[in-house]
Amino acid sequence: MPELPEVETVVRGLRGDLVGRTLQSMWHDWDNTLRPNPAELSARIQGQKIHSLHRRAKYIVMTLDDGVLMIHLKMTGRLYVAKPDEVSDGDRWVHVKFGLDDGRELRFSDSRKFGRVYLADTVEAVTGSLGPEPLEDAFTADVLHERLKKYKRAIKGVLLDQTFLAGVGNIYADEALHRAQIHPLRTANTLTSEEISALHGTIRGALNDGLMREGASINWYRKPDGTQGQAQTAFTVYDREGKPCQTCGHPIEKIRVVQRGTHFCPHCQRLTD
DNA sequence: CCAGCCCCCTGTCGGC
DNA sequence: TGCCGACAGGGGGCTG
Repeated sequence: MPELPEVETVVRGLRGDLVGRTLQSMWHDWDNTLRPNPAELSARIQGQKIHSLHRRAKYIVMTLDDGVLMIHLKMTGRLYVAKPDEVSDGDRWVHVKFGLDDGRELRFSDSRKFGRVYLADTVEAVTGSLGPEPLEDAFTADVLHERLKKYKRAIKGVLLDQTFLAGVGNIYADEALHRAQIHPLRTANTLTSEEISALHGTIRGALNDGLMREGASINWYRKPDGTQGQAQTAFTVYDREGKPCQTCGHPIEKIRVVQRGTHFCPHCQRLTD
């Protein structure tokens, strides 16, 4: 559920607390959350300073003296800093904690246990090859056009593919397609130049709107300060099955595309190919 | 290369 | 009220 806007909001919220701090210890109660194994990870992070905090795709990336500590929130991950005796909302699902040199701790809460903490030499060692960052200047409509030519699959599935484009997930894919009036089952390489140009704008628009509202708290996502994001209040299709399309009034439908719940307006988003 | 499916997990919700 | 199955979904892995 945390996608680019949610992960970026978490990074922005934690940067002031984490950059310049040193990792002193680690506690965990779920081995599978950690890569590599807990003993090795714990030993290697001790005494390492956090030099920067940023985002690549849906990963939170901390650059250390030697290597990178990366966290993927997957569906239910929350990351926040607290004093050891401080009680927070997500505490009952905390599976990893890092002790900091200012006496506080970085907590990773994750009820579903899908989230992961990685220590690696490079970002690429964890992510493999990733597509472009949609909000960077280098991601132009021409780049999108060129990349789409290779995909003879449903456009919704292509947008979810992180090797195609980094950071878009189920929510913002639905929102971007609705804004561009493109049916989620349209074959990617049959989109017209006009449609691709529109989609380029709406991908960025949907992500930027999400970022401006500090992410979508449909259920699990919280900002590092524990409060909810507000992006869900501006959604036009996601989680709005049966409600009227804000453009034409037709009820929003929900179907499954590449095993994902997919929301769209059958009137505004026609299947023509 | 690609589509389809399973798996990892557990909280939440609808149906009976 | 309680029980149970379905569902939510990012991403890795496997098969056909």
